[in-house]
Amino acid sequence: MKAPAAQLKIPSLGYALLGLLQQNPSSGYDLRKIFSSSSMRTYSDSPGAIYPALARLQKQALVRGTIEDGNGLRRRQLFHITARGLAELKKWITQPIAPEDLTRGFEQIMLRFAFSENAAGPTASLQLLQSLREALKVHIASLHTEYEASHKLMPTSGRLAFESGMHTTEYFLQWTDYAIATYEKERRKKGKSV
Amino acid sequence: MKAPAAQLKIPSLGYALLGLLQQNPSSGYDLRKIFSSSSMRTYSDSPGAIYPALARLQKQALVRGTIEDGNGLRRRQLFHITARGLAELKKWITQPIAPEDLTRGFEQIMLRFAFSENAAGPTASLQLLQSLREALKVHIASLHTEYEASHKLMPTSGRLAFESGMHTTEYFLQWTDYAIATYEKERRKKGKSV
DNA sequence: CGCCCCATGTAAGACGTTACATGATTGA
DNA sequence: TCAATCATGTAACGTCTTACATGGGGCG
Repeated sequence: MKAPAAQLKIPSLGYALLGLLQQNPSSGYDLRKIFSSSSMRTYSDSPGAIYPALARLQKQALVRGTIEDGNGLRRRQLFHITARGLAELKKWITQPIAPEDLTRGFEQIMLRFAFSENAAGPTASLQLLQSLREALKVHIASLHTEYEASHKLMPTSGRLAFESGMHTTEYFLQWTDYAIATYEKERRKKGKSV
Repeated sequence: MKAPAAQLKIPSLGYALLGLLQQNPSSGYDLRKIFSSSSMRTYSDSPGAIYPALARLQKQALVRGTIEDGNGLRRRQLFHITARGLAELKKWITQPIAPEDLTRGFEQIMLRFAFSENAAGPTASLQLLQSLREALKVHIASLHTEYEASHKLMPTSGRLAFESGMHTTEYFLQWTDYAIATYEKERRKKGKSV
């Protein structure tokens, strides 16, 4: 009987690293370069964030670092994801979308979705989208309620800002439908051949 | 000659507090309630975040707390924004939008905009929108470049996630035009009467 | 030779999270 | 009287930021 292993909590950066390492084994430096490219700028590329984060993941046995041996260059540690790391990553990705997930921006959700196909398969991607769609509907309804209750008290800039958030969320819901359609089309094409 | 007062840096939560206190003097508890409403959930409503943040702002003389005296209830400290606090808030709001401001989500920008009218006047709101529009155009162009370079290498979910970010940003640009039009219409209505 | 890129790390400090603690007042 | 709400705080802990440190390799 294994120890129940006290539900480890991994910060957002940790999942980003796991997701990238699942795609390709990489060094800390490689990962930093990825984070400094514009689409991944939500995460810091500073060594003070990444190296300690990799060390934590290694201590939890979610990744393993191996020193690349001497092809002339300076020592360089390549990190691989472990089976446990992949399992944690999958667990994170396949959780249904909770209401709180929507309140702090969509970046985390999009990261989960972006990794979902490689890490958990297209069926998981589709399920994530469906869960997202339902959560968005509820969230949009509550935004409307709040808007009705308060929009008359706000200055123009406040009202416009609120509207921006509402419309962006509604747009995101539309995107979800498009993404679901894309996946279903793909499934029909490839069929059971996979 | 005053000491140059080493450019104070205020975390995002600090600006959110300043903005709310500029609208109404409030207690820590009041502010917590505001942060627990769905549209301000980006900020934590935990006492461990808010009370220390208020104490920091007070130490910097950006807010001043006064104990409401005994109308029966328990002591309750009402915080007001100071002249210095208002000046810092304005400075934050009226900065032009920098490219980095766009890389980590739009929440901060929207907060600046939401407060802009009350704290710095409609002209500042309009200027902020114009600065935002230009910054968005540049940002969208770089996203397109990145997309062209990499979309063929991504799995479907990665590509869809990227597209979502791109389209959301493009939609945000459209919103900016709408907001600018709204402000210009208002200006024409009220004219120079203000 | 000097400079920039590769590559990894550490140390101090700031900030937020989580959990705990306290106590008054209101209402069932 | 018991629970909920008002109201303010503190302590431990984890993580990120900022800045510094180190050193090899390639190139002009």
